[in-house]
Amino acid sequence: MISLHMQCGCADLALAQFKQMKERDIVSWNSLIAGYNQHGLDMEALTTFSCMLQDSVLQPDKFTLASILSACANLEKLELGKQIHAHIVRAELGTYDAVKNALITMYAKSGGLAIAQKILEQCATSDLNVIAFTALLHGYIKLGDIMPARQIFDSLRDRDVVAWTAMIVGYVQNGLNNDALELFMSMIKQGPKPNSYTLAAMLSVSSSLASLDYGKQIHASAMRSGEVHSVSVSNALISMYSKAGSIGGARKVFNLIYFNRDTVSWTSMIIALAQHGHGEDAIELFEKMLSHGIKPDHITYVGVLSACIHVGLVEQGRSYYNLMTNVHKIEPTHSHYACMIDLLGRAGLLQEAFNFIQSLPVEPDVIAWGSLLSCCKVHKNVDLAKDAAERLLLIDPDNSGAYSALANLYSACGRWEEAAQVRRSMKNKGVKKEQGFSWIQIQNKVHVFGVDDGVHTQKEAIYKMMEKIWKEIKNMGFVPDTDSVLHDVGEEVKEKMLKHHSEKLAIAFGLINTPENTTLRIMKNLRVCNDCHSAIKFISKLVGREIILRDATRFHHFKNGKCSCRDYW
DNA sequence: GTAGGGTTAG
Repeated sequence: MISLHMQCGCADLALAQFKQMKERDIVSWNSLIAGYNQHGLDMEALTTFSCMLQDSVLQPDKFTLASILSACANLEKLELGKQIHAHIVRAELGTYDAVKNALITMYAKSGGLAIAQKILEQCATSDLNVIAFTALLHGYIKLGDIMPARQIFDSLRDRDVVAWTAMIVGYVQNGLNNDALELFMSMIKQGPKPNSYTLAAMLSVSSSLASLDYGKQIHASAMRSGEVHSVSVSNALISMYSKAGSIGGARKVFNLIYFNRDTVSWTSMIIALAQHGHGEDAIELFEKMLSHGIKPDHITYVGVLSACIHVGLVEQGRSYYNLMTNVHKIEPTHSHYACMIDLLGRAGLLQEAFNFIQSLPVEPDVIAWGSLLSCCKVHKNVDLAKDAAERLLLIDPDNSGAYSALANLYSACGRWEEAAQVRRSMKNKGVKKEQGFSWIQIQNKVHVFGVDDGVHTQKEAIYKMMEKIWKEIKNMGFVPDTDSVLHDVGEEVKEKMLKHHSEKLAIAFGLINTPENTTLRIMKNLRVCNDCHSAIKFISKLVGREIILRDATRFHHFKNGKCSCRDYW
C-alpha cells in the first residue's frame, strides 16, 4: 500500500498509511524510504532512515542501503556515504550487485570518482555491469572529462537506453551539441529506442540551436513513441518552442498538459512569455500558479522578475522580490540580484541600481556589474559606466563586453578620443571584440551573416534588395539612426554601414528566399541596435510580414510597423 | 510486497 501511494506520487498518503501501522517491518520502512528517494525527496529519505535506526530494532538491509546511498549521491553527501560504506563492509552486504552499484554511484556523484573507479576495479570481471559503468561515465561527465566518459561508453558491451542517454546528455551539458546530435542519430540507427529522458535532452539541443524545424522533428518522434505524455518531454517542448521563436507553439503544449503541470511546466511557460515580451501575461500566469497552490522555486522568480524587466514594471518587480524572500523564503541568488539591477537600471534608476549592488551581502560578480554597465549605455551615463566597467575588469580583465560597451558609449556621445583610447587599451591587452552576427534557417540550412562581410553567395542580390528596401522605408518616414554607428565617419558612410548590419542582411536574404507572407525568424548573438530596431518595424509594414528577431536577451516580434517590446528593451 | 545508472527551467 505504501509503495502504491508512492508510485502515484502521493508521499503524504504513504506517510499517513505508514503512521497508522502498528507493526512496521523492514519492508514498510524500505518502501517509504525508496519512495522518497525516487521522488527526489532525498532529505526526507535520510530523516526517515535515522528514525528507523532510533525507533526500531530493525537493521537496514540491502534494499534500505541501496536507497540511502542513492539519496546520499543526489545530495552529494560524501561523508555520510562513507559511513554507510563502512557499515556495509561490517554487515557484509557489499556482495549484492544493487548495493555495489549504489555505492559506486554515490562516490561518482559526490566527488569521490577515484574511489568509485577503485571499487569497480576490485570487482571480479564477471559481475561488472552496465549500471556501474554508467554511473562512472556520469561521474566523468560531471567533471567535464568527456574523453574518458566516451571511452567507457565505447567499451560497454550491453549499452542500454540509459547509457546512451547519459552519454548524449554529457555532450549537451558540456556544450557539444553536434556530438550529441551525431550520437543521437546513430542511436536511432543502431541503438535502443529513445525514451522520455533522451527526447527531453535532444529537445534542449534544439533549444540551444534555436532550430524550430529540428525541434518539430523531435516533437513528432515523441508523439510516435508516446513519450510526449511525459511531463519532462512536455516541459522541454515548451522551452524549445519558445526559444525557437514560436510562443504559440509553447502555449499549445502548455494548454495541452492542463491536468499534468508541475513547477517546471509553469516556470517554463512564465519564462517563455517573459522572453517574448508578454510581461503582463507572464505575471498573470504566475498569479494563477500561486492560486493553484503550486509552489514557485528560485527559477520561477527569475522568470517573474525578467517579465517585470522587459515591460518596465519596477514597483511590481520590487514587490515580487520581497514576496520571494519574505513569504516564500527563497534565498536570492546572483541571478536574482542581476534581475533587480537590470530592472532598476533599465528604467533609468541608475543610482539606485548602483546602491543596490553596494548593499549586496556577497561580492558582486561580473554579471552584476555587466548589467549596470549595459543600463548605463542605454541611458548614456558615462561616469557611472566608467566606474562599473573598471570594477568589472578588476574581476575579469579579459572581458571584451566591458571594453566594447564603454567604447561604444563614448562613441555614441561623440567622445571619439576617449572611445579610441578604450579600443587601444583593449588591443594592447590582446582582448578580442565579440563580433556580431545573425542567422536564419531556411529549409534545414542555417545561413550566417556577419557585419558587412559579404561572403554569402547571394551577396549581390541581398545588397540590391537592401538598397531597395532602404529607399522605400525612408519614403515611409524612416530616419536612419546614425548615432548607432560607432565610428567617426561622414553621414553618408554611416548610412552605408547601417544598411549592412547583420540582422538586416539576414532579413533581406529571408525576403528573397521565402514565399510571400511567411514569417521570418532571425537570431542574433548580440543585442539589436537602435537603427535596426527602427528599420525592421518599417520593413514589417512595407512587406506585410511578421519578423521575429531573437537577440541576446529576448524576442522582438515585428508586425505592421510595431514591435512587441513597445520599444522598451 | 521493497532496490541500483540517465531529464526538463535562467
